Amino acid sequence: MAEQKSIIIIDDHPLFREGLKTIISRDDRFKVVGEAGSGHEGLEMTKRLKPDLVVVDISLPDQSGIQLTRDLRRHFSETKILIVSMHSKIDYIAEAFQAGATGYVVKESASERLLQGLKSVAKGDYYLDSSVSHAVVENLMKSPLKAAKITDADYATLTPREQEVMRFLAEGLSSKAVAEKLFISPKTVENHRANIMNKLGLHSTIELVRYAAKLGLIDVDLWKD
Amino acid sequence: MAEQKSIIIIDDHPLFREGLKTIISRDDRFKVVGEAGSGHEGLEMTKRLKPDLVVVDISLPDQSGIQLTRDLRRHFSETKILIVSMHSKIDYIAEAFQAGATGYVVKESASERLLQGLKSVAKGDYYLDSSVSHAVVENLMKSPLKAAKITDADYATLTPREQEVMRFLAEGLSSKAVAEKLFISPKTVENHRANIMNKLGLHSTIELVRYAAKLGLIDVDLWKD
DNA sequence: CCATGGATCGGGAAGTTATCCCGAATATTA
DNA sequence: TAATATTCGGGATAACTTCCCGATCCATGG
Repeated sequence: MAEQKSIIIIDDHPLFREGLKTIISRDDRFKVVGEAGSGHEGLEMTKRLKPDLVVVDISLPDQSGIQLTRDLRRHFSETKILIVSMHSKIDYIAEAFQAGATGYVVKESASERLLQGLKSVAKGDYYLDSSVSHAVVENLMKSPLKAAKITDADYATLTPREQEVMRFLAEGLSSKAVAEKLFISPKTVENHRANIMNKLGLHSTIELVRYAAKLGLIDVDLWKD
Repeated sequence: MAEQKSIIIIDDHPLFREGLKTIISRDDRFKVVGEAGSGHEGLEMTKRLKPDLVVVDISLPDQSGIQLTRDLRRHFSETKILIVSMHSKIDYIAEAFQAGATGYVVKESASERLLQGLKSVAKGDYYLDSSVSHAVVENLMKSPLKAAKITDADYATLTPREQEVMRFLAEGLSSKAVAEKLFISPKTVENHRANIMNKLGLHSTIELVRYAAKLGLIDVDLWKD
């Protein structure tokens, strides 16, 4: 860790850049090797200087810092990116990390935070400063995984009757209940259901409900009241 | 920062505890004031010593570190929790943060990481070390949403275990899947489920899901994407 | 006309899951 | 320590799922 990490600052406010530089220079493990006032300029400079880190303001005159992050990420995957933003809203944060940022610090934070963030990011760790509430992070962590991509193309392959059955099932009716509604045997409904699941690649009732929700077949917002 | 932060280490392997202690003592901003070899012991010690930080191994003999995190969080909301884990799988990480952890470090990481994590966590920042791939974080960040408040009289009558089971069920896991997650028999899960349904007056899986959606236990908006 | 194929309807059998009722082993609390 | 609550799981039966099968109807094209 004797070596200094090179940093480029990309922000359109010179004063703010100056502030960042001052803060960063407090830690001799970092060295600001360049500054840019726009996304384009920043991209050029990154190409030329190949810095270890880039500090990017989320709002730039010519393009968003998010977009710049994506570009940087694509062309210089080794360069770590720390987003500096005035927003602590979840949308921005989520977008930033999706775009490939490794850290996120809000402008209102203490200077300590910035250095902390730089240190973490320099190591390749993810960093998110504390102005972000626990609730937000908790929520971010709530999405499990699995994709199971769903196209309504598949739904279109269902026969009319199958679609009809599916709507009832999606509303939470049991096979028996659907059968009564349609004046057919529960057995038939179950067969329809099996065919539906097969065609759509589903494996449980709840997946069926989610699928239906995605297609707008049912309105899950109604559940909340 | 003149004051030292007090730390308790909760891990069932004395050797590993020793290692942690050595690493932590390298930084004089931290002081290990206690060690525990089990969740229960750790909880007691925390009650007694009120440390600033608790370092928790994710796998403990008597209960999971996740569960311990929840308990600690509930009783000592000021105490920050850093999870140390041998797993870098997304499930564990997400669970840890949901449970209320503020940091997550894998055991294979360099000692630097631990200190880095402690420093961040001590400030209240969230920390997640770099053995976690970018893809994982990107995945975690895929869900923007709002806070969830659980305020329901009936839901409160559920035992902690029942609530835990309910959350999994609401996410669409089968009894068997929940059983595997909790390392108990599917039979037990089914009994829990039956009790839950009874207490809440529900009669089908989908009603349970709707109930959970209403409480904000799950976010159905996620289904739409 | 009638063969073809899709859609709808249902049965049978085997496997899986739910339901209800019970008891045992631990906490927790009085 | 006694009483209570919680967690865990077994057993028996009912219910549901799954897979495979066949019957009917109906539109289409040879």
